Amino acid sequence: MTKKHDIIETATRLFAYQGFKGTTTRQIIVESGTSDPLLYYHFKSKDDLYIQIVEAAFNKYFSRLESLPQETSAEFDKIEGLIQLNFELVQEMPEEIHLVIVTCPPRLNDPRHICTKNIKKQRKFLSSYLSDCLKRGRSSGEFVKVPISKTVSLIIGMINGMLRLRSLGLDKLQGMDKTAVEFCRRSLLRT
Amino acid sequence: MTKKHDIIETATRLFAYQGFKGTTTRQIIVESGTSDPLLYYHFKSKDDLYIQIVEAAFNKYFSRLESLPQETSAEFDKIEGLIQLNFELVQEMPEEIHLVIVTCPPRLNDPRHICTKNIKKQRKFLSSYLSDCLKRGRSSGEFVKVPISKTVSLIIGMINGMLRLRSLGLDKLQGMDKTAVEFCRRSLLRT
Amino acid sequence: MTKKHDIIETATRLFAYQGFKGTTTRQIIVESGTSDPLLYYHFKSKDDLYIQIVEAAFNKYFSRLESLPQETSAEFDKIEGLIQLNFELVQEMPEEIHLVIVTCPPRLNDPRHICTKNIKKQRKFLSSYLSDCLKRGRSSGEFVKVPISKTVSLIIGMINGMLRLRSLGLDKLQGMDKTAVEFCRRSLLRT
Amino acid sequence: MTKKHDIIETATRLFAYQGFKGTTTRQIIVESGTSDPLLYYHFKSKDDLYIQIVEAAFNKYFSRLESLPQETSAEFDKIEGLIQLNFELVQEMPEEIHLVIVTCPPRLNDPRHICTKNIKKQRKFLSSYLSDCLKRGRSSGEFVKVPISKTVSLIIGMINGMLRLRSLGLDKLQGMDKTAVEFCRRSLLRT
DNA sequence: CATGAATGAGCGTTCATTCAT
DNA sequence: AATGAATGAACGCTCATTCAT
Repeated sequence: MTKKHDIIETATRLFAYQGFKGTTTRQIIVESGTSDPLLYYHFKSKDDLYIQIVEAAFNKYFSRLESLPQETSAEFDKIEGLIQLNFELVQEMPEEIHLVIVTCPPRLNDPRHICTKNIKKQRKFLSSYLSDCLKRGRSSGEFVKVPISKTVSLIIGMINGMLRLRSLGLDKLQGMDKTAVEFCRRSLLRT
Repeated sequence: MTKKHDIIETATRLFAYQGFKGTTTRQIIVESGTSDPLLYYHFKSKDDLYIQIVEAAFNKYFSRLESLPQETSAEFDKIEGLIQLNFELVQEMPEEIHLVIVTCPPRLNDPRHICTKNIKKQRKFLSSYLSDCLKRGRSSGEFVKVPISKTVSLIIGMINGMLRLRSLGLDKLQGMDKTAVEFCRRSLLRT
Repeated sequence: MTKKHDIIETATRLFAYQGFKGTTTRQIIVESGTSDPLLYYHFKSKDDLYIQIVEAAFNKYFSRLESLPQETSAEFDKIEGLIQLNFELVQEMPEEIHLVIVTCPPRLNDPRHICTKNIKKQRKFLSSYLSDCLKRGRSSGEFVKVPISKTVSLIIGMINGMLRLRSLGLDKLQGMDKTAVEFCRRSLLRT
Repeated sequence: MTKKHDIIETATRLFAYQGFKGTTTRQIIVESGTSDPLLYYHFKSKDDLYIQIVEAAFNKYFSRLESLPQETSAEFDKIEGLIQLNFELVQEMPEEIHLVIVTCPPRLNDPRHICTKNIKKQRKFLSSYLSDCLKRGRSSGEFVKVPISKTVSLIIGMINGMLRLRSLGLDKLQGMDKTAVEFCRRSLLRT
């Protein structure tokens, strides 16, 4: 059981920084201190190992997303919460996020791949969450008049982009979450 | 000469959608209708082929960046121009951009790799361009008071994220460039 | 374990009669009834396989050389023993000797190659053994006055040449060892 | 014509020091400053190039052998002449001799290969030359009673071995020809 | 003679994976 | 749960060789 965990841990790290094809089972085995047959005792295949890791990562991510508030005094609190949550997650599970960023893109052509499914699920969740938030805020007069779906897409893109830069080590500034929140606040809130 | 071009074209597409390690030389050869030795006649190695493609893609990208205006009536025009240029580029060279998004991340650990060098070069250019723009706009009173470097990082992240979503086919909405421009305008311009 | 031995045996034979470059790993694999990955499971590379074979051959040879007598009633007995030992060895380990004769020469340019090291070691051993023997025999009056180092070189060359012809199948006469011994005896012994 | 010569010269050197299989046409072409098609304009194949070189080398060797005296005042003069001739040849055509030593052995299994044919021809010549010489010298009382064919084989082996050591750079002593001559003289001549 | 472009076949090697123990 | 030995298929790459110009 402990060895299985070692394999997962090692594989996560290697997949994240070298990609799926760029990581050999040999490397996983050596660096996790196990043996070939043991890997295949615990996992059906290299692909199976990868899938289990990705699924676990997304589940962890989704369970946090689901803890986002559905009712808030001000609608913008939701946006603020969403931005902050994502910045927290990059720090909490950096390897898992790196893994998704690096290894999912080449798989998005296959609509039945776990990566595709989960990324669509994520997008769907964020879309409906933000969409609902913007609609309410707009009709209550809290927000300025913005095109809903496009603004949703923009916010998702913005979060996505900032997370990516952080994860890849291309942006190491502190307090970027606050900056992002203020940037959005100025753009969205009625004055 | 035409065959060399065939190889480059095929390799660009395959690298972009399957990753570097996920693409075999055999596949490039078959799909480009050439032969193994010919690939190695024109390119020193699979890596060399990849590098030449990446370098060409970045050069194309940089030559467009350098055409951005240095002097504008309003500072925000620069931001607008930058956003629009990037959206144009995703349409002009979708495979090259996909290639960079998919294949560069696992290489960023190596500071001497072309991917790393070019991405740093890109970041440097955008940073100084936006930094300069924000400083001027802020002191002229065109922009609200924002923290320069963090806002720069945010705008880069935003552009980056939106381009990524478009390139991966996760965002197909029309007019996103305008939405992004307006979003920034509201957030940055003094009213 | 038995398969590893099969590989070594087959490789020895093939290297000996076709040379190193003239033997492909495929050939070794097919003729030894194994598989590609198994060869690389037991040996790091084709070169490693070759090196292990050469080293084993030389060790076998040296262990026999070391059993040569250091003290004899007549000094010429040593020369006789040396000649006979070498003729015995061509019969005992014909493939190993063939291997050395065929595959070592192109490697002698590299002073750090095992072939070079072992051949120098062999030469050093024979030189000191014969040199010592000739000196003693000359001063005791058993031998005629001959130039030591040149005569040593000549005897080594003679043994070397006869072994080579035997090994290459260019000389199949029986009793050549005796003939060589008598030839040397007449030339060296005082009458 | 000059380029053809360049190719031959380069190929001789490379074949001699790296073996036939160890030398690529590419290497010959680059080091001789020519081009692929030119090599195949002048020679039918890599094998053809090799064969022409070997044949030329043997012809050069044989033409010298044939200049050996058939009638001498003392029979031993022939042996002395033969030994000296061979030592001269190692200095005159070191690369050609190296070539034969290094590249012929793996081909001796094929009885129709030029190497085999020429080496047999060489052996036949030396055998009959020495055999005749020993017979005459023995019956004239110049030589002691030695077994003819075995002694012939021994002398050939001795010459062969000394030449090989010189050619491979394992023996660099000056005056070895004289030493060999004296060694044989003491062994063969009646006192 | 000279050159750039092209190839079928095969090279040494490694991949993910499985077997018997 | 763990290991040493084994494998089919494919990897990136290079071989000697040929073509049209």
